[in-house]
Amino acid sequence: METLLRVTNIEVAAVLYEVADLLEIKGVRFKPQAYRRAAQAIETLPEDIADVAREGDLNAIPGVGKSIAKKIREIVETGNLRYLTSLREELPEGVQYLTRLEGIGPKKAIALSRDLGIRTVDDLEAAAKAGRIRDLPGFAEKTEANILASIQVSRTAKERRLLGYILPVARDIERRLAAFPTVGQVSLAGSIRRRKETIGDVDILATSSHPEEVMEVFATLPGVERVLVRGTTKTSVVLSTGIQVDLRVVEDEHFGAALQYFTGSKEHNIALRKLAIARNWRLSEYGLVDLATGRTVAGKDEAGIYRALGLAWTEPELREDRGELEAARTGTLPDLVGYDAIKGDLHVHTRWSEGAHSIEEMAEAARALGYEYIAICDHAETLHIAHGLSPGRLADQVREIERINRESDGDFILLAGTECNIGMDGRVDLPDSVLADLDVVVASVHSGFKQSEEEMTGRVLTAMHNDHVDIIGHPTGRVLLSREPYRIDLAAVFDAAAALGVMMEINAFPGRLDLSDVNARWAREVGVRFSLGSDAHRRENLRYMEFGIATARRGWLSADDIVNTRPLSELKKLLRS
DNA sequence: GCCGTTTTCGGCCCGACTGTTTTCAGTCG
Repeated sequence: METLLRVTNIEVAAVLYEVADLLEIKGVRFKPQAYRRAAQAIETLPEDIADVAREGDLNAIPGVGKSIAKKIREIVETGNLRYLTSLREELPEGVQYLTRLEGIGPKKAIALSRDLGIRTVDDLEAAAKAGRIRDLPGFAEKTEANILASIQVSRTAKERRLLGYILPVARDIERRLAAFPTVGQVSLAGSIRRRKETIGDVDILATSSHPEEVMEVFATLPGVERVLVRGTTKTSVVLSTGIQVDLRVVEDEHFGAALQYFTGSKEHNIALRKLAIARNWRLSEYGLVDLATGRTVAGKDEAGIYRALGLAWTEPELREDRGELEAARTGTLPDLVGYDAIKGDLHVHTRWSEGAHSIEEMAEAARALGYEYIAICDHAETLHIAHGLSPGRLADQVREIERINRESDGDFILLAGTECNIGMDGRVDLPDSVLADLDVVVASVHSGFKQSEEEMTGRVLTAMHNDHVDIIGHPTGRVLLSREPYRIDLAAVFDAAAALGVMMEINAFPGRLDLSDVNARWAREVGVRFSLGSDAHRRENLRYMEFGIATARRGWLSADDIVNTRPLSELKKLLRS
């Protein structure tokens, strides 16, 4: 019975989010925020919510009280929530889809539905084109035109994108703005500054004594297709690639407060503002103001705001309201791994399997990044589509690596490795005698994603019990925006990893970032060590390491947690055989 | 509906921009 009905954390959160949306449309105050907070906590909860509902204490989850706990139990036990069903029935059909359009909120959606019988975006488009919307009270021609424009935008843009794809685009805009004479400071803000794995839109903050000139420059940058909003200090545009970019310009004295505010997350900011309110202060993008005296307490720099509130400055990657403010208050924030802390890449492919460049070309590129070593980890034989290496070809490759090392001046070392495949039964596709001759063995799952949780967990645990396996590659198999992680008991895997000294990879390839930030944090708490690998398939990909480091930082990891922050001599002691 | 370094009851973040309005409501982030 129980095993038939396995509700995931994401599914429970989705139900609560929808409740929040519908309550908001109804105009109910405060409850939407309560439901969203609970949903967010469940989404990032390491434990399985179904297990907590059955055996644990739901009320221990922040944001979950008596009422929401009861609803969670209903969802876990029945797969449904009657409260949600009745909310859906109460509201005109389709209203929640209309509010997803830019510029349409609860009030407009209800009016459109009630007065014109609009149920879908297609209905809405037809009504706007027929000029039937302009006659509704509170609507006019402009609104009608804007609705048509938002429908267009919703069809082309709006989907989230990979951090690795969008960060270079954002940095390019940042550089162009910084080059403009009347622009002072410029910074990325929002989720991109927090380095979230996927990004909805790009937020940029700048200072200038002539904000309107900057608005003009920004609105006419190359690649800008449409201007959504154009004010004196704030402009939003859509690029031809469909990416939305928001620019806000403030005065120098407000830069710190504005940067804090626009970096978010929203939940982090709300928590911060509550701390301000407790002192009879007000925190806004203009600064921290003492309400009793009207005096500005802080605002010019970001650290000053945290300091004034009795907090240590908190790295943007941590600002998700996942306990960072408590840690900032008590001086227990982690010493996050730095973006320059990595001494070598432990997951690199070459032309020998599916890569584009030779061993020497990859080595040269790695050296240029300042690395001391990299591990060449091409696929083994069973991964035919990736031209995996047979034991014989792998032996050739090892000899080639040894030759290159002999001929180099010794301040950069190539490690001989493999990314072998974990088969359906958990055995890897190279014999022990071959593995024993390698410096680094990464083992990864590349097939059979539909196995049951028990089978997949057993399979990975079997691989980990092979004494030669050093690292489990991309441990959940997810592909961002396209493939869910496979079902696996991560608690069991992490426990085994800590006990056996097997490392968990944080695969830095932009579409993977696997382990994720939340899972990495969980694994760290259990005592797991990590290996960062770019999974580079060509030399330019070595730079993907940055996104792996970002994920590690979002997972509260410090340099000590990551083996390839260490010099080669120390790394070798941590490899198994 | 949740929560407590002023509170177990009474609060719950704050301001810019737009469009439709004669002073503001709705929406967004």
